[in-house]
Amino acid sequence: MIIAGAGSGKTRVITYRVAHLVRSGVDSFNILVLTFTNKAAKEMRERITHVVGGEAKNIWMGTFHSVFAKILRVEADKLGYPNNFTIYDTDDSKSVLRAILKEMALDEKLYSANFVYNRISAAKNNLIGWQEYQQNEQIQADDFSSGRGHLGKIYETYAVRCFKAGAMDFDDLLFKTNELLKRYPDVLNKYQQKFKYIMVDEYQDTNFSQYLIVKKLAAVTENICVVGDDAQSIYAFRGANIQNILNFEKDYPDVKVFKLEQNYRSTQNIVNIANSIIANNKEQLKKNVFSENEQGDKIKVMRAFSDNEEGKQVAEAIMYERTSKGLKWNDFAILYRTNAQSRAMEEALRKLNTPYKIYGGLSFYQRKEIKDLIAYFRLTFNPNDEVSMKRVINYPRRGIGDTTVDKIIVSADQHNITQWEVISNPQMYLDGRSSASVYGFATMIQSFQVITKNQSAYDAALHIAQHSGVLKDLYEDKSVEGLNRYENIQELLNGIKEFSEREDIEEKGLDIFMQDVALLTNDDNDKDPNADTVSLMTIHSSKGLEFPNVHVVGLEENLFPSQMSLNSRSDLEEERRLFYVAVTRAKTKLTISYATSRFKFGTLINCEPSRFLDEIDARYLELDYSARPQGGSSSSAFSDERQAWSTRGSDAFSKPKAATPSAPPKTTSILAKAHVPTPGFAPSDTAGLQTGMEVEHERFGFGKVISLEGNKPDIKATIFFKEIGQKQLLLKFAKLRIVN
DNA sequence: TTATGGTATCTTTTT
DNA sequence: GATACCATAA
Repeated sequence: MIIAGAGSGKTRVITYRVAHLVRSGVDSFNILVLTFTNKAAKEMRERITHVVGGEAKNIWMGTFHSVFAKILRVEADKLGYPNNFTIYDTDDSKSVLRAILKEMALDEKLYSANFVYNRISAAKNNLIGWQEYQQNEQIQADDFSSGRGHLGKIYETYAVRCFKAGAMDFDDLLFKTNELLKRYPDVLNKYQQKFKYIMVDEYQDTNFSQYLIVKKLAAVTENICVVGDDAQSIYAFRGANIQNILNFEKDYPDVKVFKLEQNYRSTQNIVNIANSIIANNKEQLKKNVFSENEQGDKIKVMRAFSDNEEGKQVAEAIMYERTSKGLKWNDFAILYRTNAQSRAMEEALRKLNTPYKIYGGLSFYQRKEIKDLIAYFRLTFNPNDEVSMKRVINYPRRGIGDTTVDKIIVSADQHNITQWEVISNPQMYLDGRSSASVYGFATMIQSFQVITKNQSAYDAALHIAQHSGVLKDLYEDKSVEGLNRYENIQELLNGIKEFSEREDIEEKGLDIFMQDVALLTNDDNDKDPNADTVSLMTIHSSKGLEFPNVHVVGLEENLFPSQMSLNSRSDLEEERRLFYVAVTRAKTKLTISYATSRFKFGTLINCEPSRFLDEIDARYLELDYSARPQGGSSSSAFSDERQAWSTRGSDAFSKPKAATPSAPPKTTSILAKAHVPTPGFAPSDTAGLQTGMEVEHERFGFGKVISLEGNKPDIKATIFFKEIGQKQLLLKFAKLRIVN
């Protein structure tokens, strides 16, 4: 076990251990390397390939989920699943749950799909099946006392539904692997013999389910090497348990523990600031992380008056740094707590023509149009897949509405047959009118099943895209979004084409392509991985990476730390570890920023600087408030607040919100109160609008038209509003009243 | 059955 | 700001 501080070379340890094993004659087929994220897996594979060459191909290397999905595909029949079982992603799971909750007619307040999903997920990650869930007195008592006595039943229904649909959710991939290894000792033995050398990266992030799989697999040879850093444990919300590191010493009495404390990545200032942050956590293993690199620049703190302004400052800073120091865009990263924050950053970067790339966020495979087409694929191989069936049975429109779908479900339940049996024999179970259209749908899917048997993945995919009507439906949508969707479908098809033309694999059917799709993320769809771009990502996905120049943005209360984490010390400490991860990504220069107001839920709210800022040892900081909004009059408007928070005591936990001076600069005011429209406000016909006219906008108030540009339906007006300033509006959307 | 417009609810973070 | 869900009309 290697307990290693940030930047001390954990990945390098694994890489070289693998290389060493291969060189000392260990069969590379006997090596298993497990990581948590696709990105980490990819990075690891590249590095190992770099060192050991072609042999790397034989090593089993991937995320927990992908590796065990692969094994489950082989052994599925033992658990009663088809080999081509569908993998439900979070959205799929929640839509199953929503359907169940609706059928059970439960109180939506108590049983939200989100809450139920998390509850079931937590149970599975602790290897509590629905039977145990229902029998466990403690759990039942908890559920009843919170008025959620039906959870056990919901869990059961959900599990049975997924099983019938031939589908596993993300947690099942681990849960069912455990079941497999427990019930079939011969299978366990097989994989124990295969995986004689096991390595796990980011061990602190394992949950109980993952922990037990690893423990079982390693039980015979006990040749296992894990690396981890308790200070970087940021997945407790997913069930990760720091105990697994502590248990390790008990499970393997012969264990050797190594500590790596020297940080080779960052400057002394950065390491010191990181240490000063993590020191605020009560629960931690003691480590003394140090750096012998140069001291480096102080850490810069920037402040903006809005999220957009923050984006602008960051974009300009990057632009400046790059030119003055001759860096590449690649050298920069912007890290944020939530995906939603990427928007303001993106806009600012675009304005300066800065190339950037967003990692994570809404994955390509989560887009509606992609999911639609993939649902056809899934249904073709697994017609029992309920989620996919509901998704496409009436898309594109073919006259099978909710009523008919409900009838199918009821009928299947009554006759105790699968929904697909009803769909493929509609004349037996449905009335005449709906049965005709359902019959058409069934024959179509069946024809797809034939096609996929004889044709390459690409030909089959193209056929389905065309004959399902998906391609046509999108083609006919001439809106900007429609065009975009059409292009995305093309992109998916191109991806499948590439897959069809690969020479390193034997089987190239669409079914093989489909096996991993649910586990793919954006990175796997990366066209040009070496492009010179600024990287944007959440802090979670930045773990394990490093950049010369890092911006951590949005250091505000209720955002970072997240509002959800303020209830318990342990949640808050996880946020702090997250901050620790963020700052330790930086090699030479670190900049932290926050805004005093920001859009949230579509409305503007005031923000208080994060408590984490107080915790940083001020010796390493350089406060820079020089970047101010244009028109901001004096610097004194800002220094008050800066003083207010930088001299604030450590009693931040109890400090009431009101204590922060709410300090909005009034003149350039996006903070201005919403305009109250004149009584009887009604938008005029703006067809005859001319430059110079006075208008009133429902929210922006009175203003004067400065210019008009563009053609007929897309005319854009630039209007100067008295209260708000200049704005550009599209006339077809804007509700304007012409005053004179 | 489909189209449309209103409203409620939402946001951590990843597989 | 976006989207899922609902009520209503066609």
